[in-house]
Amino acid sequence: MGRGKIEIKKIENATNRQVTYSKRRNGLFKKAQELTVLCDAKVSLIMFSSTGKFHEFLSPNISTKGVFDLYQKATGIDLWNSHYERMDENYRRLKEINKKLRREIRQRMGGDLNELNIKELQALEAKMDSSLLAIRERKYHVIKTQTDKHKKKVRNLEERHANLVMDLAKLDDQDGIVETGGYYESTMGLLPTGASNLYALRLYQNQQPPLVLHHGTNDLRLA
Amino acid sequence: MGRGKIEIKKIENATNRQVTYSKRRNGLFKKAQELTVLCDAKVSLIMFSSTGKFHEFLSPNISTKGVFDLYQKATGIDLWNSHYERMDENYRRLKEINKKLRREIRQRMGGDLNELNIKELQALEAKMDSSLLAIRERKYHVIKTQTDKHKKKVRNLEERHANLVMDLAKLDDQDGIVETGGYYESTMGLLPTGASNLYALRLYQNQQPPLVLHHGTNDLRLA
DNA sequence: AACTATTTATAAGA
DNA sequence: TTCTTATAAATAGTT
Repeated sequence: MGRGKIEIKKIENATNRQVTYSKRRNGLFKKAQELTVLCDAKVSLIMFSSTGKFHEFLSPNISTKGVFDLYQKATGIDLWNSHYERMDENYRRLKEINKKLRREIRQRMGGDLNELNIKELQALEAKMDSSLLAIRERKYHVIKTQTDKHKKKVRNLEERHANLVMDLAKLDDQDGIVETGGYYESTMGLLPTGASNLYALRLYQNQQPPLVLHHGTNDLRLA
Repeated sequence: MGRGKIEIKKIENATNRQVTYSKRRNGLFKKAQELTVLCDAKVSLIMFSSTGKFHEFLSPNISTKGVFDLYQKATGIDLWNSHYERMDENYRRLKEINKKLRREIRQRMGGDLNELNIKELQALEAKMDSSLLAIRERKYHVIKTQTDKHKKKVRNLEERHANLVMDLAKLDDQDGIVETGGYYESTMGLLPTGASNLYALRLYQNQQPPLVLHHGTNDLRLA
């Protein structure tokens, strides 16, 4: 159909080939379209030119995925299914395991027990017993560890406390000197007026009064 | 192109439609084939008639899978991936849940406890305690049920035993008569010689001797 | 499935 | 690419 008959073999001239491809592609699409309408058919026409350009025609009453699904049904050819089904297999397996795990938990929680006979119940009870033991042990361990930590902290605080008490005692011993000389001023002068007293008060409140309080001279001041 | 021009719309006459489908399908295939050869193109032509019949043309230099791979590359459309990925999403979710379930079981079994703090440990212990209680209760229930059943069975057997004993007592009472008359023969004659004794022995072995034994006359026979 | 009048597609040229 | 047009090819209606 043209000015001259042509032989059906690859067109060597690339430009010519491209032109023919374009013309015939349109022709093919038109025919496909007409077939779709005239015969109510589903048509998928996908083509790639020699240069890799992509074109497709698809009947409006279907999707490419739909065509593929029908294709698989029609041919029985697999294509992606091995992939897909392996995945599905794994999925089902996982779901099954999940179900069993849930069941086990439920039973360990005391549910669904009617499904078990005496032997299974006894086995479950024994497992639970030993598990409970482990949990208790762990709990005690944790508590003990924390308690030890606290003890250490307390001991540490007591030590620091004792040191402070000693320091204070020294200071109190020096009070006489301070009142007649300049030492007090030189050591405590950096604090605002009355701050030294407040400092001491805060340190000892809620604690056993340090020994120094019973030494006489300062009773009033630290009361 | 034919005896008359036709309008491009669905052919209502089914036979006509089928004929046209057949003719034009061949035309399309021929054109596809020519395009493949002339232009060195890759063509996939898949079609389904209105009656669902499947036909395809595929360039010899490619596979259907190859066409779809190229299609996906060319269009960027995923086709199956949305499906696939939704599945994968579910799969991952399930896997995660599974992991958590396993962890919970492990902890309920007394493992992986270092991950828990005191409060969590105490909560776990409490849960385990109540679960264990439920399991014990269920176990006792099952045992009780079975025990009751056994008791009933035993009572039933005892009853049957008592009846047999009574029957035997009656027989023993008739022994005198039997030895002078035909009654013994008529009731026990169906058993082989000595069988009646063995029968009685087997019935009473491992059990408290029936009262009848102390009635005198038969002591020797049943000793 | 074959025939054939006619329509349609398209090769070559512009 | 698109248009033109002579001609090849496809096919609608018929047998």
